Amino acid sequence: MLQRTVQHLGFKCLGPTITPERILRLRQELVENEELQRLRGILHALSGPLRLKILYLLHRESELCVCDLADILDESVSAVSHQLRVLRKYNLVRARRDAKTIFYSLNEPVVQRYLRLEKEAVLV
Amino acid sequence: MLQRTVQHLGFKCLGPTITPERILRLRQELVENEELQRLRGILHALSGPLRLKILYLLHRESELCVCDLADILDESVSAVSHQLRVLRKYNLVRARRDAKTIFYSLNEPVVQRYLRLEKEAVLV
DNA sequence: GTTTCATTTGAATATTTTTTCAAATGAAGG
DNA sequence: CCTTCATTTGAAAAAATATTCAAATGAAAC
Repeated sequence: MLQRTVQHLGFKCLGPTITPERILRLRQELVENEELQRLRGILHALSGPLRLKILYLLHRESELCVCDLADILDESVSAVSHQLRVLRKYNLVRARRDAKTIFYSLNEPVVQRYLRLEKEAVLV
Repeated sequence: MLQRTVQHLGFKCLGPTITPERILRLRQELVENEELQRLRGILHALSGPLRLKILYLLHRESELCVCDLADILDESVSAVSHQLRVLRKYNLVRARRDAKTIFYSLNEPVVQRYLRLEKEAVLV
């Protein structure tokens, strides 16, 4: 019964630790903070299993074409291409055309900004 | 027909840019580098839309209980709890019990190590 | 002990993301 | 131009992840 009153008031539990005003304020911050949304996109792009491997390989090789990546990763060219598109969307890689082949490389400044972990031997 | 030969040899395209030896070497690096796997897990934990919001809120409030988080995020308590479990798994948050309530807070060192973006006003 | 209530858990469902497959594009060489 | 072939694209299938719902746990108050 108390439970029902509480739910009617819109709270998930009897005694919220913070004030309703604070709740509203934080909700608003969440909506307004578009940088958070962008960060979530980049983190997501970085965290895809295939994508992180691609970044690692480009870190090691400096330039690789799509089919080389597919060979190394033992994935279809199409799957790699789809993932490269995501990486491109967030400016994490660059593309350069040489005849029929397209070479991809890291967009170092961007990657380093969001993945400054080289010192900890992750991308080494 | 050439295509077929190439595929028989196990390559995705006619002229791999790098040598087969290099391909094998890179494949091996990928397998051996378990730090990469761990990083992928943490990035994934950070990038979940609910989870990143939770981290943001804990950054702003320093301590919040599960139902406060659910209230602010307008999600079920259960959904929040499930996501907190992921954050706990990677040591991104800490839990403290006070009577019936469990308060969560950021594990600052870990979060900062992987999300050193405060300076760029993301978590501010 | 029994009840209360915040939280957790597990399994089922819903949703999102990846991967595959077939077809399209587009630059280069003939 | 016509062919070749690396790459991209779009839609369908497969896989992973998130969310819900109902039930369980567990600490504290009674």
